[in-house]
Amino acid sequence: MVRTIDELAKLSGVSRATVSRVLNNGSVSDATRRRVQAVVDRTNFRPHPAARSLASGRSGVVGVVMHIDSHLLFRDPYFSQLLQGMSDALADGSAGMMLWLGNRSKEETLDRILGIRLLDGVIVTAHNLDDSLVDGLLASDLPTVLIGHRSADRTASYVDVDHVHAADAMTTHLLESGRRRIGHITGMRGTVAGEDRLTGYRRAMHRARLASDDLVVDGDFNEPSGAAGAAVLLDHGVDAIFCANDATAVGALRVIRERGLRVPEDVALAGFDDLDFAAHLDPPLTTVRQGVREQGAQAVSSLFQLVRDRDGAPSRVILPTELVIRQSTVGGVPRA
Amino acid sequence: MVRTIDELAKLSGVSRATVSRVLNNGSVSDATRRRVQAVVDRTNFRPHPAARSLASGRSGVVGVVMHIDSHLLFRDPYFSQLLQGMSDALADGSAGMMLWLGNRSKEETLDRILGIRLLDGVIVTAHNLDDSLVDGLLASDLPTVLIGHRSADRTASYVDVDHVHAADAMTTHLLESGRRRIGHITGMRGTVAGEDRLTGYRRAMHRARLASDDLVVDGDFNEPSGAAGAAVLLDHGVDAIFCANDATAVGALRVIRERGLRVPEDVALAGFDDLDFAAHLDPPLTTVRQGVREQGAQAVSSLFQLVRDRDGAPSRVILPTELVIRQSTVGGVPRA
DNA sequence: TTGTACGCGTTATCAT
DNA sequence: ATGATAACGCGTACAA
Repeated sequence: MVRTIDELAKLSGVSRATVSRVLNNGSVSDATRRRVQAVVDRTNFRPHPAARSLASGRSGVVGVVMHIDSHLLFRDPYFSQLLQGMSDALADGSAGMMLWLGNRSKEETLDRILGIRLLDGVIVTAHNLDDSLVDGLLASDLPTVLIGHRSADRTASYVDVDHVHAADAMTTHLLESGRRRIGHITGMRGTVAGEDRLTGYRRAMHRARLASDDLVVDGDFNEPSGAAGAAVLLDHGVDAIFCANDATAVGALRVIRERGLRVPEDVALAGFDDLDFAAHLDPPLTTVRQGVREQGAQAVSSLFQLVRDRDGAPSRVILPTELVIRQSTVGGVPRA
Repeated sequence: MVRTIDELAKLSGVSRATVSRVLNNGSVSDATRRRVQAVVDRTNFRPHPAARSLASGRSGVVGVVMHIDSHLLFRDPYFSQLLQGMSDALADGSAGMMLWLGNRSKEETLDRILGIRLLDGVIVTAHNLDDSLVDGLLASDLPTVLIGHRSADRTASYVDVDHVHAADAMTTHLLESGRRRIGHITGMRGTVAGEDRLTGYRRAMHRARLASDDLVVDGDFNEPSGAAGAAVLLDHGVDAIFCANDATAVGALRVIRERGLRVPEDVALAGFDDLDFAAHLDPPLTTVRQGVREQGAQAVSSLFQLVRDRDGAPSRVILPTELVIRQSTVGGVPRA
């Protein structure tokens, strides 16, 4: 078994420097490149990552930080899909992924991540308006890409969607469908998504000169909060409920059903995310598609670029959203 | 900023070998140890992992391989909890975690994992009776711990539960509750859990001298298969349904409800896993608790031990399961 | 107990 | 285009 670049060099009849060049796309004559490459393939040689990392300063490993409470994490498929999107894109770039979940304090997590001087860069979920872990990573010299962002960020690279715009569009869709008393069950307050979607909803209602004060109830992105919120809103006599995400909508749907009301005839229902299950609800759920996997993939490619050009301009990517109108808000052929 | 062991040595007035000993619990006099440690703490010095790895051969990073189809992965909270259990335990041991999901072929994944000569060891989910990725890892010289196992394994270290025994116990519980026509919706065929739970069910039925031929329908561990399976079984006039896992039970519960039947009065319902939501179903679900997080944690500590003593005996851990009897199978006070 | 010196496998610099 | 050689930062025989 050929284990070092020196053995390989001997086998190919060149110096180890040349082998290194072949391995790293340095300038080598075509003839020798082919000869060396043949030996590399034949012996299935892989350079040792630690040695490579030590000498070059980069490792081909990126960190992914999802510091989310374990009760929230993975309860909402949003995070799973994000993880899969990143995992896919990283594999495509033949990079490895180190993962940190929220099982230690933010300080300790930050400490460890910065301690692993092995990382080429880091992708971190930044869903809260304020987050010391995110601040710490941005303050470090580790290339960092946020998923989500804080409006105060002026220098950070991030990937996000325009929650305000999307929520406005959804609310407008409900208005145009003839709904007037449109309730909103918010996401967790203090999160970008929660606050921005509320803002978009309010903006559309305000533009239509409709009051919304008694039509907003706080949720937390989870199903139970959807059920609780819907109960309150139904008592207030709403004819539509716009939930801050799909999981919340599932809870709302259950309560609407339990009260013997029909969707969409009596109450229109809308979500946000377009997770896999949304299309398979009964009735299929109108929602906002935000391409969660794509966000993960985009974060990865932004990070790759940032690693390649550390002094380049920060990349701020706003991915498009799409209104996905299904039967939970419109017409709805009555079932036989 | 102190970045190398040499600078630290100079600062402490000792050689770098002594600093290294302090860092790695070598034999040093108490006095110098204290003096050096003080400087280490004060400067918040961390040895460079790549250099350390290059010199010592170990890295403090373990691989976690969950090569599951993306449509299955994370749809069932089982995998999330497993991941969290491992993540927790690894953080406790101040080890890092590299994650591989199933986004490439098994061959390619195996190739990459073995290529990263950085790993101290791997934990791999081995839910299928046959799995070339698992075989490849076991055949390599990388310390490997399986979660789940194949009965043919004689030398591998693994963590698992006794599915046969647990399923037998659950079926017996249903029998003792007076049920006779007990249906079973299997897990995915070809998986250890699917096959073994079926075996346990059959064993109990056979012991009670009850036929079960027309009472078994194949599922795949997911909710839709629970709905489909329940529809078939109800047509066969069952008075109890034992589902291969909790997710399946949710689907079954929905269909039972839709038919206007009551749980447990008309049909008793049982699951397997005791995932978080099981206790909050209506009615609360009788199930088998298998401590998924604990399995993850145990796998980590088994791996740590294996890394420490590579030639030690393989550790095979069968974690206990617990029958959790809730109202979906017994009595059930009629609600007001 | 402590220090010296070498090795780990690679990349990068400087000649040629 | 290629080769010698010096880093990269740490662990560890071996010597003292």
